[in-house]
Amino acid sequence: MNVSPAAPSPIGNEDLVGRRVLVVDDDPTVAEVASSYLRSAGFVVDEVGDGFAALAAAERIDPDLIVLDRMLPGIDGVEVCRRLRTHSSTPVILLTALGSEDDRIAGLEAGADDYLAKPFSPRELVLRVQSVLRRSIGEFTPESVLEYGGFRLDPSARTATRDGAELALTSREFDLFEFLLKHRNQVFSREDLLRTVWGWTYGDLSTVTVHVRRLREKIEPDPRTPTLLTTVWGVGYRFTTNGDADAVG
Amino acid sequence: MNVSPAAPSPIGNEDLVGRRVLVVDDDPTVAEVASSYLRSAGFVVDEVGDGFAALAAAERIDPDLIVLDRMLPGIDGVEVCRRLRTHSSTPVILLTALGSEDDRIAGLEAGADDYLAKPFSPRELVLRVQSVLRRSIGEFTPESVLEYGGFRLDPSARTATRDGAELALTSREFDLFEFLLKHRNQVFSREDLLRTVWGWTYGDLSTVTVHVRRLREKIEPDPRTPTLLTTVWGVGYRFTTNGDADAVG
DNA sequence: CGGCATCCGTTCGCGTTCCGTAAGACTTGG
DNA sequence: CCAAGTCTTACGGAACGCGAACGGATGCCG
Repeated sequence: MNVSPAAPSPIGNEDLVGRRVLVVDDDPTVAEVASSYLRSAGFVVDEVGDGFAALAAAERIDPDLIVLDRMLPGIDGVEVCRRLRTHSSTPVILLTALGSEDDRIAGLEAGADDYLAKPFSPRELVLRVQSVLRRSIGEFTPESVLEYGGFRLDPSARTATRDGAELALTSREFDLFEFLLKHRNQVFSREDLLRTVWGWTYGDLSTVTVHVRRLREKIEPDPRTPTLLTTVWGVGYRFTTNGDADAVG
Repeated sequence: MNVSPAAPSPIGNEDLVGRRVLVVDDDPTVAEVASSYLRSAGFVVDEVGDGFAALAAAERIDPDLIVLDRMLPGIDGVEVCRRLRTHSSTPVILLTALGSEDDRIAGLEAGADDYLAKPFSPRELVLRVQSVLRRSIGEFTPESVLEYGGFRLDPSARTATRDGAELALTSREFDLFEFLLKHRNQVFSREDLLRTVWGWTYGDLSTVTVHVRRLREKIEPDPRTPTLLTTVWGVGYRFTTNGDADAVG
C-alpha cells in the first residue's frame, strides 16, 4: 500500500527557512505578490525586473533558487536560464504563459527544474519552490528511475519502455505517466492533474481526458477496456496496481 | 517537470474541522448561506460585510482561510486581497461575477488561491474551501486506510473491498460508507447524513433512504435483513460492529 | 522556402452511468 | 386498526466520460 517509491524526504520545511530566493519578473504586481508570499513562507527574497539584472544578481547574491519569468525585457528568460547553467546549478522555476507548449519544452531543455503557468496561485508557487528546494538540497541524485510492472521510466533521459521495448510517448504523455506512476493507486481529479502535471491554475478539463485516452492507447493491453489507467467515475483517474500486476516496486 | 510534494503527514477531512473561515460579502443572504454550509462542514465561521471590516477581522481573528466577494462596498475585493498579501499569506477564495475571465486573472494575480463564479453552489464552495486548505497544508498526502470486519476502504484510491473482493460502489455510496465506517456504532438521522455526507442543509430525506438501500444491496450478506447497516426506528441509521446487536431496548 | 509530420488543445455528438424524486407497498408501535 | 415511518421499485433527467475529428502551431526535411 506504500505509495512513495523513493524514500520520503528527510527535509522538513524548517530547513528551508532563511533560504534565498531570487524573483525575476518585469511586472511589479506579480513580483510583489510572489515575493510577499515567499517571505511569509520564511524565505529571504530579492527582486529584479529584467534578464541582465537577474544574471548580475545571481552572481552577486548566489541565491538558493531562482523564480524566472519567461517573458522579460532584454534577455529572454530561457536564455537567462541557459547562461546560468553554464556556471552554476542553481535551481530555476520558470513562469510561462498559458498554453505555450514550446516554452515548457524550451525551458526544460534550458535546464529549468520546474515550470508554472501564468496566472498562477501564489500558494502553488510556494509549494513548488519548497518542493524543488527540498529536492536540490537533499539527494543530489538526478532523478531515480521509475519501475513498475514491466514499465520503466527514466526521467532524466525522458524515455519510457515496457518490457524493454521503447514506448513512443510525447512530452505531455511522459509527464502524465510519470506523475501517475509516482503516485500509483491514488485517484486524481482532472483538476489536480491540470494543476500538477500541466502547471495550470485553470483550464479546459477535457484536455486531461484526451491525453489520458492517448496515453491509454500506448500503455494499455486493450485500450478499450483499461486495466491500468482506470477511470473513477465522477472523481478522476488512477493508475491501478491491482490484481494482475506482477510488480516489483 | 515533476511535482512531488511528499509530505509525511496524512491529512483527512477531520484535520480541517475547527478551522476558522472568514466570509466577506455585503449581501447578507449570500453570506448567511455560505456560512451555514461551512459550519455544517465543521468550520468555525465569522462574517463581515465590507472590505475594511474584512481587513480588521483578518487581523484580529487570524482565520485559516478567507472567502472574499469581489464586489464590495468601500474597498474592492481584489484590493483587499492585495493588502492582505502585504503582511500575511492567509489563503483567499475570491467570489467573482459570472464568466468574466479577466476577473479571474486579476484575482489570481492579486494573490487569490482559487476563485468561484457567482452564483455558486454552496456545496461547491465547501469543496473548494477544503481543497485549498488541504493544499495549503500539504498536497496529495494519502488518507489512512479504513478497515473493519473484512471491509477495507482506501479513501485516496477510492476503492472498497470485502475480504479482498472489490465492491463496485458509486461515488455517493463510497462517501456514505466511509462516513458510517468512520463513525461506527453511532446513530445518524437522515438529516445528519444529508448535511455531512451530501453537504446539504435542506433536501429530500428519501434521498438518504434510497442510498442506504443501495449500499445495503452491496455490503449486506442478506440485504433483506440488514445486520451491519441497521435501521434505528424513528431515529436513523447506524453501522453496527457486532452482528447480533438489536439494542432497541 | 515550402510541404509534411507531429503534437497539442479544443469541440461536438453519442452512449452510459448515476442520482434524486415520486409513488405505492410494507412494517412498526401505539 | 391506524398513523407514522420505512422500504422498494421505477423513471426521467442530468452529469459524465469517451471517441472522433479539426485547426493551429511547431519542427523537420527536402
